[in-house]
Amino acid sequence: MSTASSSRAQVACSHCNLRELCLPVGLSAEDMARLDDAISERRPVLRGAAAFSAGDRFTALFAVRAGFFKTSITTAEGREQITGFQTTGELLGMDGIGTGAHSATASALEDSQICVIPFAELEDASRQSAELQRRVHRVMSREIVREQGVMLMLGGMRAEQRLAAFLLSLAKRLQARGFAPADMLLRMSREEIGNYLGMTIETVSRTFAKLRKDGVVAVDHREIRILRPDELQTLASGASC
Amino acid sequence: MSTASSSRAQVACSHCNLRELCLPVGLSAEDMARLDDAISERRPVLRGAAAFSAGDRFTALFAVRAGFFKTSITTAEGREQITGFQTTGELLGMDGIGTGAHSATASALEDSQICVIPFAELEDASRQSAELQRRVHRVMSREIVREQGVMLMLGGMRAEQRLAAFLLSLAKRLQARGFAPADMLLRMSREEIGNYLGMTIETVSRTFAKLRKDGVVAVDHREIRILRPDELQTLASGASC
DNA sequence: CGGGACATTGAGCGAAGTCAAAATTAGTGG
DNA sequence: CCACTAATTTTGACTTCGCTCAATGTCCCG
Repeated sequence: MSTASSSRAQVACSHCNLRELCLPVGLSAEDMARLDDAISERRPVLRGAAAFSAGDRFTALFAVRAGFFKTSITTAEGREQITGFQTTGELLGMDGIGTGAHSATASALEDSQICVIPFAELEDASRQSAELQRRVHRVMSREIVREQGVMLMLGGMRAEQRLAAFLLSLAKRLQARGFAPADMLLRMSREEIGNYLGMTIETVSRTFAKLRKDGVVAVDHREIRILRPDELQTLASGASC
Repeated sequence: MSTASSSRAQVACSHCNLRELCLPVGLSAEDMARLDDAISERRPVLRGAAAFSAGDRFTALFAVRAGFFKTSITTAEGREQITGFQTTGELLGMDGIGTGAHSATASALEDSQICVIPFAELEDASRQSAELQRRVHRVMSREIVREQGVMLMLGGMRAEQRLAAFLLSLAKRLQARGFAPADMLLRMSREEIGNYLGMTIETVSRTFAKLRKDGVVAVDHREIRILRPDELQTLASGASC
């Protein structure tokens, strides 16, 4: 089937310009071929749509090929808690492996594109290759560590600290993707920032205002420019002392 | 070496009374043998001692064979954030896989015993067995989901909600281990509870007092009896409405 | 029996939440 | 392109939950 094979070729990790950022980082040619075999599809996700929703049966992981996502869980009472934001090269859906159904929802904050990685095939491939297996384990472990960082933030930081840490974390990830780390366009609303950081939208707004007044960042709606990165770092570390 | 082989026999998962609770749940005899080969050692950890510390090179996962642990991370400024409590049958150390070094510290809250699972051998074994491989993935995914639950708690719950949710979570885990879910002996101090839940020791104490006054739980130091589980559940869900 | 760790309780304060209104922006259709 | 509506954000005033500081109480263990 030439259609299928051309579809495969279209999405091959081995030719993807994200291969230095995504799952295949540093994989051998042979292992890369295995991964190419596992990955079946590239899929657009329009702004507001979900790559997967809580309760969906888990069948695949998703790599963000382009765009920006939020992942969130919802309580029985309907409260949403955003658990993370994901961008280019990052993996979504690991919450579903344990139970076979997703516990979280991943929604696109802008028109995005994802690569579908059927998990059964990824498991098969990673039984063939110790390197690929290790890579899968690493990605999952890093997610565990990332979430621990969020717990650290939610557990003990003040509003200003949280926002500072959040901006720095975003900047760092942008930088890793080759963007200027000082300039960024926030993809999420104030409400989403507040939800993620465990504070109200009003407090987010006021805290941005304070950072602006102090000359640490320039804020123009969703455009943020970090003017004094070291100062922001100090704030994030807990500069009350 | 008969010593070594008897040491192996001592710790064999296939004969462990925790096999229904721990990693080997439902493994075939063959896969169980693979796991037995991977697991090398049982090790005591005295109260206050660490199974591993932040910065330690990662070489193995640990299964709690008996006892109670806390895992915590520490900021550059020295603030500790407890990220979880682990008891019988639960796995420790997955934070280290991603970077090859532990980011967290796991300390025993009482004299405990852990099984050492060298990770390289576990990876080897799980390349042999799809079932074992799946089990490893599940355990890691469940840890991701567990942490998301903590984020939910820290992100939006009030003090009373947090404590109620915490007690219910403990009770549920005790129940899964065959204990009466209403009666429990807390292994951690008020300070550790407060740290985990993102509140001060005073607030923990006051919140316990309130729950006691309302007749929801009986509190005698570290002995807790849940008197009205459904009421506690309501509190945990956000009974402000 | 005394010292130290841990826990409880009280009083006052402050950071952030709530409620409310205004301002700004984005989106839509004529 | 512009007018109009809806959504988002900002700002202000007030309240409150939980933190801080401080004192007291209790248990454990030498």
